[in-house]
Amino acid sequence: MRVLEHPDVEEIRLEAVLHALSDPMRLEVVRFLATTENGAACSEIDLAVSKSTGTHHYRVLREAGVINQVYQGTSKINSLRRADLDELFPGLLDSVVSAATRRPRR
Amino acid sequence: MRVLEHPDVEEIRLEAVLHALSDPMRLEVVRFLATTENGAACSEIDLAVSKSTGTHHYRVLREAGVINQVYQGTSKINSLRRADLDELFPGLLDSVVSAATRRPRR
DNA sequence: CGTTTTGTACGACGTTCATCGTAGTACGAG
DNA sequence: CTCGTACTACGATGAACGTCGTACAAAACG
Repeated sequence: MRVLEHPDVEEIRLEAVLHALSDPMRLEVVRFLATTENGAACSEIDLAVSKSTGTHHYRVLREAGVINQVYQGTSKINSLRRADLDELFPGLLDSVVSAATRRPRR
Repeated sequence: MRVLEHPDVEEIRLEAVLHALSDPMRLEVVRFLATTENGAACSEIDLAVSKSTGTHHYRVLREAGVINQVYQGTSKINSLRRADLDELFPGLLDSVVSAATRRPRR
């Protein structure tokens, strides 16, 4: 429990990002993180699933290159990789987040 | 074999669209259709899979609301639901298509 | 009519996925 | 050192997915 694997910028694949964003839970996480400036701990984002499932979704987002995760005490701080995503897929994150925000969680 | 079911505009869900776009084959179809003005028949888009699999992918795209399909003789003409998608998720289609075009098929 | 073209329906197969519960680990506080 | 908090690892389970082959259907053309 110390270092977390993140894909390099050039390793981020569009398909993986789209897949990561295609789940309601993960979309909600991204939508929430988009409203924060310095990220948020997993426990701050209230998902209606068990903790195991939560961990799973955060990992999918991290391994797709959508979020960054760093340990801070017993917590794990999540933040969007906004700069990386904007460089690779300009406009994508913004359009997804604003669409997800406009049409609230179903 | 005559009428094809399409979701109404208000039935199109962001998650379903993102999921539909998260497959390399389907992304290739969308990328191709984005370059055409009046759509294209399934047979015009050369996918490296069997016909059955092709049919499957077209159906996923149609049921997610990404493409429109109409019969024309023995062919089926596919076209992007660009206006509907732009209305629901402004900027999404453009950013995905241009990202998919810039980074060629894996 | 028969043939060709184009796409479908159905069933199968192996993989990936979302979900959970249980048990466990790392860290901070007392 | 012990306890609580926050998250993980592992295994299980049922559902969805991508793929295919075979058999079929509808339309166009001879």
